[in-house]
Amino acid sequence: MSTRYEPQEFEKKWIQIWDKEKVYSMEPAFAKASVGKEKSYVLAMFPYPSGAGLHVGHVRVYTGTDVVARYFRMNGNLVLHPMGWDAFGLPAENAAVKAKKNPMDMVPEHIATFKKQMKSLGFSYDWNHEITTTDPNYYKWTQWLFIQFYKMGLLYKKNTPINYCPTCKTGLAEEEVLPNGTHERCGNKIEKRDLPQWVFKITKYADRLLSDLEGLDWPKGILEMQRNWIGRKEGININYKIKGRNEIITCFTTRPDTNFGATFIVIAPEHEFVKKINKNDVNKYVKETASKSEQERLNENKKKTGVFTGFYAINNLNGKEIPIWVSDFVLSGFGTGAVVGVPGHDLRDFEFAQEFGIDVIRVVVGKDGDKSKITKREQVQEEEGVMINSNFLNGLDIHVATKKIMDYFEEKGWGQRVTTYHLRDWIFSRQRYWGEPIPMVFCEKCGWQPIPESELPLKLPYVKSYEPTETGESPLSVIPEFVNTTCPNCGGKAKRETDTMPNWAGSCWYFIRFAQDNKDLSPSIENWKLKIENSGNWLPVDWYLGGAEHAVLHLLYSRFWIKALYDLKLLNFKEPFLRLRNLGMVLAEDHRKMSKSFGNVINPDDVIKEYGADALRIYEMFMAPFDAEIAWSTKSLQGSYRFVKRVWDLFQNNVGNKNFCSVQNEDKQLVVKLQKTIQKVTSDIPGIKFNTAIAMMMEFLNDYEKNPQGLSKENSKKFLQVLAPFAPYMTEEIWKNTFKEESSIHLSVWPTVSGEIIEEEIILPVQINGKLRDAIKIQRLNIKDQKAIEELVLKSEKVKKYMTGKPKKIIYIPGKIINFII
RNA sequence: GGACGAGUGGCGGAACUGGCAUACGCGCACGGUUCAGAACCGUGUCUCGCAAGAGGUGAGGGUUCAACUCCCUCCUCGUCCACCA
Repeated sequence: MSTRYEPQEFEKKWIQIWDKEKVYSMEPAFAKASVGKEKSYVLAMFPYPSGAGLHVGHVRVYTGTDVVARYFRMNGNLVLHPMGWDAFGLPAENAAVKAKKNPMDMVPEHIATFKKQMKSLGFSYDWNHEITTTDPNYYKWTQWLFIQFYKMGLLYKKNTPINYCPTCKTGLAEEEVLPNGTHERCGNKIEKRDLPQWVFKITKYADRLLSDLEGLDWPKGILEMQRNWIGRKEGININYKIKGRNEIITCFTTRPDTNFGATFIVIAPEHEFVKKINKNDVNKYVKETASKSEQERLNENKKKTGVFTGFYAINNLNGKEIPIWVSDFVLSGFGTGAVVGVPGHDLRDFEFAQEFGIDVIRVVVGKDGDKSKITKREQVQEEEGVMINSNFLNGLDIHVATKKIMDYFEEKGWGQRVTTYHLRDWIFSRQRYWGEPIPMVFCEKCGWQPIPESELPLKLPYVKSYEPTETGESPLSVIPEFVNTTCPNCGGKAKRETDTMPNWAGSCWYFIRFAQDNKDLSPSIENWKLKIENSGNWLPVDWYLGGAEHAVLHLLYSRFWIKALYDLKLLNFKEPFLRLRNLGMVLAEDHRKMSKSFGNVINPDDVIKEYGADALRIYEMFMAPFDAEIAWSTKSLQGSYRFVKRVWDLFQNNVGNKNFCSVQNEDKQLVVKLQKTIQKVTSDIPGIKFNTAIAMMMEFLNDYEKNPQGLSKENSKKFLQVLAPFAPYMTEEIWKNTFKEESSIHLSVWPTVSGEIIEEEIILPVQINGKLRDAIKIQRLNIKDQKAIEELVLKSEKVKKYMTGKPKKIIYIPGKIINFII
């Protein structure tokens, strides 16, 4: 008797049964019913539910996360594995504008599609804990958090030049602007605009955001990107007197050790002092650079331009007068907008000095020992070295000299140590409709006031027209019923803030909401604390899986909120995500991005229809290491389908024919292979090495197929169990229907290998003079007995052939290798 | 320019802590099954060589009994940052 593998028939059935029997329910844990168990909060970055439906890239990250969740569940941990929707933001709104629908109507449709697709993939979510960021019951808390942050002084409103996307008609944060000056969402050019904005003081947390990276188990690359982005630099602000004026210019530098080699100062065209000069050629230069865009400046081959101000500064160290220039290579937004030029030891300074015939003085001698005058680019010495031509610094290593001269500057009152950051404060307003309304009111008399907690949620009104305006004002500003209100403080007339929050707001804390119980409470400190207490210690997140594109966006913002909440004593941990693992992108078969316009999109629904969800899951886990980028391959998918089908056939035939042997009669080799497979899968899943786990299971299957009667029923079931996280449907079908098990395989106890693997014989490679000559079977029990092994090995004909003399030395690594040196 | 990562068959990739390089899968070839095809099954598949054997993990050098793995020099690709003082 054998049944054909038709996954489409049983997959649907199990979705319903798992639902009905609450196999993946987290309720027992929330009720604190299972005390003393270890918890695992296993989370994937939740999706923005686009109209396109689930992408095979989604399938990859959610399957990987599901495998980890199922693994820990079977290992007896309490597992929190939730799913929700990040539905506010530009993409949803832009799509709605295009479809001429209200996003409030459209988003639920998209969510329904996503959810249906996710269910068909067999993810073990507890759907009772589903959340949507656009749900007023969710965003009332996002708004409440905004108010808490406002009250602690982390938010301020400021009229400031910001990055503005004319296409999306909204202001943006620094993090949302790509290096080429375009918007990360729509890809169009960004411009600068002065707009009043709510700004988050994330810079206040720069040091902690940097130092707390230390303890995180995250990919190195992401840690590095966050460090770069925060960009902490220690240096000194040095004050230079301007000759003939009662004024100073302050320059920031990280290399004060080279200050005896300073021969000029350059200030940015936007520098304050420039405005006071009023010289024709200076004005002309400033005007010219102002008319150029940032991009144009960079494109001019980095050739240095500039103009002499006519003024000189005095270098306190040696009383020398050095000219002050204006140049656009100095940026007004970095440091003090003024730079002291040391052309011998900074390439840009050298280029500038060359261009305008300024002196070059060498003050450091590097490893090459070159002490000559610096006249060529290649000689510019930016690396380690020893000081010369620098009075009391002579002979010192540059690092020692740096410290010494900083002390000296500070002592004399000529300078002050400072720390600068690349990180900027976070622009938090968006002039768009589809976001959480900012819960603030402006009163002429009382200024900005948060709305009372009792008025939360401040609902986003359902309106016909919500398109962004040309004026830089939010669409909400034209709705009088929304705008006009009373001041919570004095009761007088007041106006609401009409900007909305950016899409990052909801995702900053969604993982906390997942870990809270489902009781709908009104926002207050007491209720927040109650919800945390009732959540059963799930937090923080143990396993977080998602794409690297969020390295300096979501992952940074979220860390910031959690630290602020810690300071407010609303949370008792400082870092939200203990372990982070990245996933690689899934490209189309043609190695391009999947896109409707290329016509190369793979729809998971079609794949499931043809091959079943298990085969798709196995394929996406097997195709490459989880964090590697990979191109889709339907051929390779068929290989995984074959594997699933072969497992099915083997079990159908064996169980059908009652072909299992007794434990005593098992094939020893096959049992060893099974044990090794269990060990491999057990260590590979938490190691996020799904591809090698599956390869090992395939190896086992190859052996098992050759000897289907060689394994007992008990041991055969163990194989099904380690396969279960990857192929939940098929394993459940065999487990329950063929083996007649009562409860789900997904609630069964993960198999273990007791004691040492009973491997009786192992193959020992034999080398002579480091060259492989033979491989000899030895008894595992004997591996420590070197004499006996040597005797055995020397009996081999092949070995004898190469044993042309007496061995000088024998290297034996027990069980690994034996090497004779002649 | 800087930081990080990576280079292994026709392809995706494996190799624990330095110990049989190319596991597993795809593809390909030959054979079986079939009226035929699909599907499936079997055998083979790094290079040179009939073979014994020799060579081989981007290039070159080094350490070691032993190097994909460690060290040095260089090349290529990817990602992020960047006139950052």
